[in-house]
Amino acid sequence: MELGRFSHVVLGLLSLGPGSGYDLKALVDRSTRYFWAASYGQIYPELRRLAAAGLIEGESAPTGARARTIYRLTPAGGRALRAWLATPEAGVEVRDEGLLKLFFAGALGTSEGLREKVAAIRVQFEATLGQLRAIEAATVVEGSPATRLVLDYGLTLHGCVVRWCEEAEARLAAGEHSETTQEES
Amino acid sequence: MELGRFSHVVLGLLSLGPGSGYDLKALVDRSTRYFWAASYGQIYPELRRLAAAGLIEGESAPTGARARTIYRLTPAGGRALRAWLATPEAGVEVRDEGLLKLFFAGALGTSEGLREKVAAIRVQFEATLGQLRAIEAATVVEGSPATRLVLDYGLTLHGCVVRWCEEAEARLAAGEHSETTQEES
DNA sequence: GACGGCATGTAAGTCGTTACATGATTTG
DNA sequence: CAAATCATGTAACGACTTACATGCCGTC
Repeated sequence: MELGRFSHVVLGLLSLGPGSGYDLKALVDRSTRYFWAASYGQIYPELRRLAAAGLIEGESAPTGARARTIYRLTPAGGRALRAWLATPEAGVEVRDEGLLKLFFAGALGTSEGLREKVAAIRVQFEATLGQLRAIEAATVVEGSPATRLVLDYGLTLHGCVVRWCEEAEARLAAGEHSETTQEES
Repeated sequence: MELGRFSHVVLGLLSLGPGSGYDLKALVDRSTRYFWAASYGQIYPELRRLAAAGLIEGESAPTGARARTIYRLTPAGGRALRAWLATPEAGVEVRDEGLLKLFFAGALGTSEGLREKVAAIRVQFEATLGQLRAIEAATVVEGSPATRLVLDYGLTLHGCVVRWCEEAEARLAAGEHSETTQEES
């Protein structure tokens, strides 16, 4: 059986603890979604495929009459996860509409347009930064070293973007947009 | 006619100057690809759609017997581009396999595994940073304020990630992985 | 005349989102 | 008892990549 990129996300999530498809979706939405989103349309079919392949196993655990299946990693699933973790190749794909708009903002003709697009990027990253801080506050004790490290990464990076935007906005407002030579290292 | 997200990329690229599908692909590969990639399989069909919609127009400009079509924005295309630029909504989507591996690296059991994953991220961002610096060196004079701003964004951000990785690696090597309380602001 | 770059395209397949459909349980 | 949340799923669509196919041009 061929494992897709998303298969490893499910294996990884289940390595943090057993859960239902619904649980996984909720977990994704407050963790990996910032660097790897997932929808129900992916999760449920993937759980079935992985169970059929013997990498995870589901146990029926209904709440009253409400059907519910809790999945957990099998030993084979754990091996598959660690094998994937051991491979070094890693790609980053980004689709950033805000940067795209900034990149093409010259078509607006005004330097005011540039500043607005930078501000839009800042507002968006400030919002995400706020979400990450809320997650941080809710995670003070729990969380593995790995997940805390990734949260720290997110906080640092979003902070960097916000700071860059503030500085760029200040420069643009000061009208220095024609000759900004880099002076620092 | 419905414009997809990619339509605006093509309109934007053509707003920087006319070009063939081949030219656009080459331009994407040294500019927007870091935040919005594109393949021939998207570009050529999209050029036809936009031409059919009257937002761009193609002019046959063969090189000898080699067919070649140069596209340029029409006034309607320019309006469509500016209308899109004026909308503030902007989303960011990221698929980062390196962060995913770091996030799940707890399954490796060793703190050594964590450091390796951070190092892998650093190596990758250093490589991209090198590419961005090469683009910067090749762009000293040309380039609009907007495109230079985006390049600066990329240089700053990738620098931030590399620095974060270096610090995280140092912390992990020092064995501080169990109790790292944030002390700074 | 071989190789690398120019130039255009298509077909198949993967990946992923959105919207829909259904129904149980808990909480205010 | 209404609304939010829990819980599972599918169908249709759109987005994007990969691999393939073709052939000209310039240069070494």
